[in-house]
Amino acid sequence: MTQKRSTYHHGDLRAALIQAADEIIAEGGIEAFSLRAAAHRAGVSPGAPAHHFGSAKGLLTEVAIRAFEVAGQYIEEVGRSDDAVADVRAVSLAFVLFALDHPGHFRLMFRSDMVNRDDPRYSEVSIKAGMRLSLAVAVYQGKSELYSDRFEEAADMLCGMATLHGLASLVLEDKAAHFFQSAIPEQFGRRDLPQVIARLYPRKEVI
Amino acid sequence: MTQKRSTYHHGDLRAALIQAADEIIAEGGIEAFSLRAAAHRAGVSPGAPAHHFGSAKGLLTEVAIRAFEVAGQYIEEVGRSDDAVADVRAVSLAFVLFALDHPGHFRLMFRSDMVNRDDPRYSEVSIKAGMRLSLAVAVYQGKSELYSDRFEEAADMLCGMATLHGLASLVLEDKAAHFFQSAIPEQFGRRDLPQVIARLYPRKEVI
DNA sequence: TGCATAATTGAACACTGTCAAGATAAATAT
DNA sequence: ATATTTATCTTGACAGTGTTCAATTATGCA
Repeated sequence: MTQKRSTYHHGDLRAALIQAADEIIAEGGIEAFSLRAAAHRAGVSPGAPAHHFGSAKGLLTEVAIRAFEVAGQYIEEVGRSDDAVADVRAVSLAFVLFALDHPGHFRLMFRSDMVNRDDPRYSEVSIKAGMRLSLAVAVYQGKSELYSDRFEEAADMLCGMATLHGLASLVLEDKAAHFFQSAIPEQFGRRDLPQVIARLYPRKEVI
Repeated sequence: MTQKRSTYHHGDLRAALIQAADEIIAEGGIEAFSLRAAAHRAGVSPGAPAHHFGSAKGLLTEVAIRAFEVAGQYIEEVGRSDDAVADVRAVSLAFVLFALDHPGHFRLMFRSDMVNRDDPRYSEVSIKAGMRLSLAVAVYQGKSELYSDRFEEAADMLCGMATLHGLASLVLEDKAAHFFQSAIPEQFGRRDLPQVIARLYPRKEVI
């Protein structure tokens, strides 16, 4: 990793820096990251990254883009059946599990102060991953198209996505446990997620 | 604000620093905050805050605590009727409106790297505000008690809170607009929130 | 009044991201 | 093959950050 290289030129510093930053965030979260630390890990001087990414935000944007791709894989890997309920459950679970498996990356992805949301590649990949999610929600909600021109359907989509986003956040930040204090013997954990999501689809409310 | 004081002792530097930090965050968001900037605004040297708060995290924790209190006021101010649906709608709207009115504070409140979540006062006030929210959700969901010992009810509570949290986040981060691109003539804004929340309670899903 | 204690300063330290000037290697042209 | 341009990386600097500590100043208490 940090071993000195013989050649003056690195070869593929750009990729090496992205990987270094990725590893740092995977190991120590966002707080562990610094541009200098990433440069050091890639075995290069502090000023080197500027040439490839312009700023720290530029480098982190690349890391976030890759994280979105991984999240997309999580969602894609759950087989698409002809059962809309099973699908939306599997996809939702995959999303939350991604957040738990990659907490540092998940937090980074939505930090607009660390990531260049204007970057077209970021927009593309984030929308793409979001579509995979929302498509399952849309199908479950009985829509054929993703973006309806009916306000009510758009609102339902927003609420559906909001629930998933909030669920991942709350579970990740350990804010979910206290709801279950008297409901389950052990501490709330990822094994309980399927049951929680099963309450979400179909959602039957009695009032 | 920044005018030099005559006396060596400030008088109530602790309160002044909290207010300074509060104002900075209100005006320029989290990014505008720095311990030194807050000290400067309170008309005091950079090392002074340490004596009162230990660290920057300590000062920001106070700001977050006050933000939770304000959020609690938002929620409390909406009159409690005997209509559970109207109540949970009003309370939910209040929560999202708080996020839109105080974006910097809202983001701070859930940033565990900037705030001391172990601080008992933080725990207390955050739980308290959360209870105001979840109580309305619980009543709407037909529960008398907040923390059920039934897994299903706890899961429903978690999902309900997750939806609100996610809704506030998405709207705040401008991620809600694109769901409505073809559904409403203008850009999605806070005036549309009541209608969105009206879709949330009661939630009727047809599948 | 004298003394202990609290509050604040000012300078220092180790960090951070960014930038410009120079050094080096690689690519390209002649 | 040689010369020149271009890309890449280093070095050193700058302004900024949070935190620490000895020294300074004011307050409260005996």
